[in-house]
This record gives sequence, structure tokens and C-alpha cells, in this order.
Amino acid sequence: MSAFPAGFYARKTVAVARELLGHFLVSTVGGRRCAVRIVETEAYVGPEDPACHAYDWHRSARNEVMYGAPGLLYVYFTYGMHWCANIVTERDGFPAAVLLRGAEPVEGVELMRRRRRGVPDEEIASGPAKLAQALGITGALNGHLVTRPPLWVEPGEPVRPQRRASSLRVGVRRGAEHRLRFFERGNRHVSRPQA
DNA sequence: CTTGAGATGTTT
DNA sequence: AACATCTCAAGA
Repeated sequence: MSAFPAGFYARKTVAVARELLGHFLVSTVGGRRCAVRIVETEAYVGPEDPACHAYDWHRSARNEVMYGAPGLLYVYFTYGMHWCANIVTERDGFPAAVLLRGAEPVEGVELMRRRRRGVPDEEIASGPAKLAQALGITGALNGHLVTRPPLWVEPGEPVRPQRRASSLRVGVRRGAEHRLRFFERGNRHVSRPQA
């Protein structure tokens, strides 16, 4: 059994991943407003986490923002096509973040339907790259602080612990054994089968 | 409903 | 060669 979920910073990142469920993400990217309710997250808990982009203190132009202050948006490009968005969770200098994996549209749904080319509403943001596309998030927002426009978190009714569930992280090979994915049980906007 | 392949560019 | 993914087509 590896140590990292028991460490202090891991606990904080995991707490953020859990507690983000039920809160809102508001975007005014492009000048029009839309908002989603977060229903799925994953924790990437720091240098001891083999799945984390900052594993073993790896530091590069791509993941530099992870080493910054909590509340910064870490946006990366993957599979040659997709943007994914994280929120940095730990103190300056300790690289950890929470991946935004799934959300349900609550405001500006027409705008998000346009960005997502007419897919059914439950697929507008049911996945990290779908979520980023729906909100207009790209690399241009890398390093943005999520307390102000054009993208910020607003408090919502927290998901009660009884309605929260966890699972293995999706698409992860190294460090795959840890249950660091969190989601609202039964929600239709969660990205994958809820094991 | 499920599975599998292809798209596509960056990082290791 | 892998990658914190998505879409579509085909099959059960």
C-alpha cells in the first residue's frame, strides 16, 4: 500500500475533489454567460501520485501552473485534440490539482448546445474534454484564477456525503489502484458507468 | 446497450 | 510509445 492518500496534502486535495461536487462553474468566455453544476471530479494528489502530471516533481512548461497558488486553473491539451481543466489545490510550490470531469448544464444551455454540436444534454459536459468545450475553456485560460471572470466557481448546495461515490480514476494506468474519482451517485451527467 | 478503431499533436 | 479523450460504426 503506497503512502500518498494518507499524506496531509493528499487529504486536502481529496477533500477539495469531494467538496466541489454540487458547486457551480460559471463561464463568460466569449462574452456570453453559461453555468454548470459539478458532478464528477478526480484528485491528482502530488509528486507521489504516479498518475499526476507532476509525478516525482516533474516540472515543465505544460504543468508549471500546478506549482502555483491554489485556485489557479491548470489547462492541458491531450490526445491531439482535447483541452482538460483542473483546479490547483495546494500551497504554492506543491503541485496537485483536481480534474473537472463531469457537470450538468444549468444556465446558458443554448450556448453550450451550440458549442457541443447538438449532442443530447446529458452528454454536453459528461467528460473532462466535453466539459471544457461546453464552457469554452482552452489553453488561453491556463493560469487563470477561478474567482473572477471569465471563469469562476460559485457555491452551490453541496452534495451530501450519502449521495457521493468514489471509484478508480478513468483512463489512468500508473497509480490506477487508488479510488480518487468522486461523483454524485446516479447523476446522468457523470462521464462513465458508475463503478 | 456494448465494444473497438481512428482521429490527432504533445510529451516522455 | 503513451497519453487524465471523444465520436462513430458495428454488433448483440
